[in-house]
Amino acid sequence: MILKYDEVVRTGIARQVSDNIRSAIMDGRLKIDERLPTEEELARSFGISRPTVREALKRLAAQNLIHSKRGPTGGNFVKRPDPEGLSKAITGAATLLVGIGAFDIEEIITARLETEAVCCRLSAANRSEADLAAMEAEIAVQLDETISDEDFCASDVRFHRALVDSTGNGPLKLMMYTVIEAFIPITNMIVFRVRERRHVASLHQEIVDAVRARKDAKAADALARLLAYVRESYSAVLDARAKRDVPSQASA
Amino acid sequence: MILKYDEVVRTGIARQVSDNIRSAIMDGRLKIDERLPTEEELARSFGISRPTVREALKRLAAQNLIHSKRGPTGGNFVKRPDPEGLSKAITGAATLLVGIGAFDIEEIITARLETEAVCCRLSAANRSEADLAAMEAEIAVQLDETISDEDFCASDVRFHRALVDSTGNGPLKLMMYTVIEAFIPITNMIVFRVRERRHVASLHQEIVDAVRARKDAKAADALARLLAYVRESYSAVLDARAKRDVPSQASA
DNA sequence: TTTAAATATAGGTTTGACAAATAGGGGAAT
DNA sequence: ATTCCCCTATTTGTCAAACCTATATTTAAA
Repeated sequence: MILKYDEVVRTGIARQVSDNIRSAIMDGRLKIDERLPTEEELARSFGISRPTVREALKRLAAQNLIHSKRGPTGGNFVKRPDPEGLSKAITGAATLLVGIGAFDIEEIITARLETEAVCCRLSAANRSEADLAAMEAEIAVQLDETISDEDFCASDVRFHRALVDSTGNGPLKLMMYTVIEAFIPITNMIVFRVRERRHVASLHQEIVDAVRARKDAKAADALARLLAYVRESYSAVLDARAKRDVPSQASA
Repeated sequence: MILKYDEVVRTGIARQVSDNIRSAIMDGRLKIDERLPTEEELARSFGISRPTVREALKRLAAQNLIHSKRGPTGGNFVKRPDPEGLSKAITGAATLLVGIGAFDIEEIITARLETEAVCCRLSAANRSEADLAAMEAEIAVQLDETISDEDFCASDVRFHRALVDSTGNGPLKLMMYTVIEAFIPITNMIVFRVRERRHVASLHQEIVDAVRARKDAKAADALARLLAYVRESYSAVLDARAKRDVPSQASA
């Protein structure tokens, strides 16, 4: 028997069961795509009721560790972990963190600058023609003055995603999802009003040109100017707010 | 009424309910620390049974969005999103990805080198005396030859964590947890046999010295040599394996 | 006034049942 | 004999009604 009941004492049976199964998955005792025992069997082998087993399984499903299927060939299966699903989860949580103001915009911009500069460097070394084309395509979108602000911001996010993808480094891409899905949107949300699209697009173009020419330093420099512009725009927003809300305290 | 039943059509009631509540939290319709209606009330207002409501709530609990408390003042409460919890989740998933071999060690080392170099740079600018002391303390542990390999690796992880913390950049710390909790352990797991502790500790010391002296370039250089050593050790492990397993195919 | 027991309220768990999806087999029509 | 359709078995999905357990509040006794 793969799963054992761990001498439970008091509370949180569902939690303990889910932890038990989770560690079985992590340890490799349960392999990918393997089918778990039926819920009834689990209930019997753990000595608990089926709804409790189901609560435990739901926890795992919420963490994208298993998925379920009905019918004779159905059951609960160990899910192949996918970076996509992980990035979705990260995105949601990081967005919440940003939403409650856990980070201030200054440190977000600094983090963006430093980590995206890394991407520029690696991109210059590893980018393919397809990567360059993807970035150029987004710049083309950004130069179209008829699109909405939302579309512009979405294209901005896709541009940076393409930049990250062009590094060809899986672990780095995983880390950068947080930046792309949470930090870029929040910076955009703040500065999109005062930002000039053409200027942003031209800085994007500089990055692509440098990456195409394998000039990592140039790309990093263009990125630095892009984020300096973002920082500047942010200050402009702050000033405007200060002037509007509390005219006597316009400096801070 | 805050929560509404969304004209469900077919399957996945629990899922729909959890999505419904989740978006209420994300939108801010449910604020932090606010108490949800009791499970019974939720069941009534959604027109479903309490076990189903509980499954939905378990999903949210698994995503660290709510927590529950028993008793008269108990209930299900919207949880304040914390970077710790998020990093735990990321770590677990990233560890799984590493475990199934989604990334190869080369790209992990590259990602570590680039991102930790960023930390060196920011650390040199922002480190406090307490940060330096924390790093020194770990080096002291690493110089104690009586400790086990596990303890040495754990101290190694804590050293790098201290380095990341010393940047004082919240968003960056969030991203770096993936490196610290998933990527460093996996690299350690592979190379710990052939690595010389004293050499590793002395490179750690070089990093601290450079950071103390506000020399970001020197710190980054020491880090680069540390990871070059890791890469070298990894090659040694590979060679040893090749020689042992398939003597005729020792190159790759 | 302090302390301890009773109570009310909420989540935690169980039992037992039925509904819904689905793969596979068996029977009827061609 | 082959093909198509329905039927059934299996497994997850949902429901209902209870009882258990933890805990804050209230009440009563010392």
